[in-house]
Order: sequence, then structure tokens, then C-alpha cells
Amino acid sequence: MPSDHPDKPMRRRGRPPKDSARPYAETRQALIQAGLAILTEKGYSAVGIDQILRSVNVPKGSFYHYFKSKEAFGQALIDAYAEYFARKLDRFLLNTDIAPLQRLRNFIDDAGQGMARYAFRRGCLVGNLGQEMSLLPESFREQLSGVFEDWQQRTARCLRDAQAQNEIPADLDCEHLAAWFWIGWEGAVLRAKLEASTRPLDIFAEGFFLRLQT
Amino acid sequence: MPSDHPDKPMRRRGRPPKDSARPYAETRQALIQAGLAILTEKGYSAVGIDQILRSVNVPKGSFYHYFKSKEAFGQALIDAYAEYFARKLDRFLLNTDIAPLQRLRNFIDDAGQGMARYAFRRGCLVGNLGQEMSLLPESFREQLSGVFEDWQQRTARCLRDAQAQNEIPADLDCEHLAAWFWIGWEGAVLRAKLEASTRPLDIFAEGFFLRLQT
DNA sequence: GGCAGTATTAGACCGGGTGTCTAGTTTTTG
DNA sequence: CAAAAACTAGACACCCGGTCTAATACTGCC
Repeated sequence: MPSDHPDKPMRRRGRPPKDSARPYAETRQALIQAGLAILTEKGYSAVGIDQILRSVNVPKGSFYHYFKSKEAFGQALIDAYAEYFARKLDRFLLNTDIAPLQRLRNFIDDAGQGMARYAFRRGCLVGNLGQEMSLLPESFREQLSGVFEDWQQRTARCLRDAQAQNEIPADLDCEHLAAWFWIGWEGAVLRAKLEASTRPLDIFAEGFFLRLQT
Repeated sequence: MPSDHPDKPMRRRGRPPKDSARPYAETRQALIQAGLAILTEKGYSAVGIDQILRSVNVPKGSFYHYFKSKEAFGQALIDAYAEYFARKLDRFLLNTDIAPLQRLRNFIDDAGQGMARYAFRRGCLVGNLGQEMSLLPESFREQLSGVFEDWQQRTARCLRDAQAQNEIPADLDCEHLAAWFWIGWEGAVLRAKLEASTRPLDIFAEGFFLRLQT
């Protein structure tokens, strides 16, 4: 089951040659990538750094070369995930070829497909860590909170587009609605993991859209 | 900082006298109690059994006398929590002195106060474990899922009462709404832990009630 | 060619924890 | 007074945590 990297490029010991192939130049990036895959599944505290290092075939000794501590690594992961997700949100929610509410629907569908692809083992990194908060370095709190704030704003923009196009009533408070969406959405993701089904996502989404008609 | 139980009842070694005081007769109960307090805060996998044992001054060696494994202990905790919570739900939601929707509001307020009392460190055991699912014994899945099912039904009953008293439209599907409530509610709890505030709970609740007017 | 400096990693440090079980002590039962 | 029951001490046998120092292999400059 393991052996994510079956072939072992076998690192040499000293400083690597500058030239060709710079095969490990983006080791840092690879670590982040692997970290995301693992932490979205298992959270922060249950996962050791060498589990991650092993999965990308980076020697344990190297870790401190790339990150100054596990905490710093975690922060980098949150940033990377937030960034990745913000892009994804924008790709869906700012796509002017599609009616605003449909954009949101598409995003939700895509999220469900994403979860299904990983057999509902992976969730949302930010949600995972939020849940673990009491085990985490306090520095994570603000950071995670900020990420939600950011996602909310991106979502609110889409809702305002919907207002502009008269898809939803003009007197709704889009910021508030977006906040509401993200609060509930994380619950839906959690539940989807538990039930190993997209149904919770769908139920939640349906309710959300109904609420928009008021 | 530790020493949850400052006084040490100091257990003797062999079989305890049957007579008077049976001071440790409900050791099992104490373990469950302590387990709940700790697991609602930190989840299952991050917590070791002796952390719990120490907190109630039960020797490590005794554990297997009361539970056959950590997994069995976890199951007992889920049961205990589900039971405790079901009672609490009924106390609120079946209180016929109060209008149905107000019962639900009261429950929500109480939950917020409960979280505040523990400085937003404790969440919902079932939600916590749901989030951890990928680290848990598979046997937990159905059990947790069943607990949600149960809570949903209790909630649905209250909503039907609301229908009966014309607080909400008669054509709403109460089961569905209850499912929707619990999906989102766990998200709100998660978020409340993160923000260390009841606001997420309030925002979610408000949106929930609005939807009931449709 | 040699030497300073830089990039990278080996490998150990050290403490802690894991869940589990056996052997033993003390009581109760009959 | 023996046998069974109730309970616990303490170790077993791991595996792992995050961190850091010393060593190595390269580059760039003189």
C-alpha cells in the first residue's frame, strides 16, 4: 500500500551538482504537496514529519533545511492550501460565462467529485485543523480564521453578482450569507467523510439555495 | 497544571472489600466521564489511555479490567455521549411548556453557553470523531452515523410539533430539515471552536430559522 | 589548484508514548 | 481453608516524536 515513490532516486550526501536536472530543486514544493495530501486526510497532530518525508523520499535530516520547525511547515501548508483553494474558488465563482448561482452549484459539485475521488478520506485542510484547534500551536488560529474570511469574501462577490443579475433578492446581505455558507459547508464536508457519500453536501447545498429565495 | 484529582484515594492492591463505601464501584463510570471530558476536547487518536487513567487516578493496569481495548472504550464513550446528548435534546425539544421553535432556540443557546464555559475548547464528541474518521477503527463509522440519525429524529419530532402548532409551513419535510440542521450544526461547532466565539452558532441558527419560514 | 563558503544529509539524541498482558495480591464465597 | 473473583503493579516491546550537530559534496573565487 505505501511506496508512493516506488523508484528511489537515492540522494547523495553532500551538496548536489548545480547543473542539469536540478532534480531536487523543488523539494520544498514536493514536501508541501505531500504534506497537503496527508494532512487533508489525517490532520496535523496525528501525522509525523517523517511520514511526509518518507512519502517523497526526502531524508529526515533534510527537513530543517526546508522548514524551521513542524509549526512553520504547518503554516506553509495552510498558506499553500488557502492559495490553491482561492484559485479554485475564483475559477468557479468568477466565471462570467455562467450564471452566478450556477457557478456556486458547479463548485459544490466539483467538491463532491473531489471527495469521491479520494474515497471520502480527504476533507478540507482548514476544516480539519479547525477541529483540532485545541491540539495546535496557537499561531494557527488566526491564520485559519483568516483563510475562512478570505473564502467568504470570494463567495460574497459571487452572491453579489447573483443580485446584480436578479437571481436573488437585492436586500440579502451577501457577506452574511457567505459566512453562513462556509460555516455550514465545513459541517457538510465533515459529514460527507463520515458517511462516505456526497449526500450531506447535496442536502446542505439544497438548503442553502432555498434560503436564497427568501 | 495537571492534577485533576488532587487528592489521591490511593488504591490498595487486591480485591477491594465488598462492604461499605464501595468507593470504586463506579470506576468504570468515572473513566467514561473523564474520557468524555478529554475526548470532546482532543479527539480519539491524539489521546492515550493513561492520560485518561491518570486523570481519575486509576492505575494503568486496571484498564483492561474495565474495557477490553481502547477501541471498546471509544465505543462506550460514543454510546455514553449519545445517550447523554439524547437526554439533553429531549429535555429541550420535548418541553411542551414552550413553543416548539423556541425549544430549539433554547437548545442552541444552551449549547453556546456550554461551549463558552469550557473556553471553546470542547466540541461535540461525535463531530470530532467524524472528522478523524480516517484514523479511526472502521467500527466507529456506523456507530457515529447512527448517533446522528438518532439526533435527527429527535429534532424532526420537534419540527413536526412546530408544524402542528402552525409555527412553520405544513409542507416542509421535517426529516430533511433535521438532517440539514445537523449537517450544518457540526460545522458551526467546529467554527465556534476556531473563532472561540458563539457567533458561528448564532449565524447558523439564524439562517436555519429563516429557511423555516419558506 | 586550493580554499572558503554553501547546500545538503546521515544519523543519533533523548524523551516519551503506544496498547497490551502476565503475575501477583487481596478479598469473597462456599 | 481452599477456590474463585476482583483488582493492580509493573513491565513488555515497540515505534515515534521533533531537533540538531557533524560530516559530506559541491561551487566560486583567487
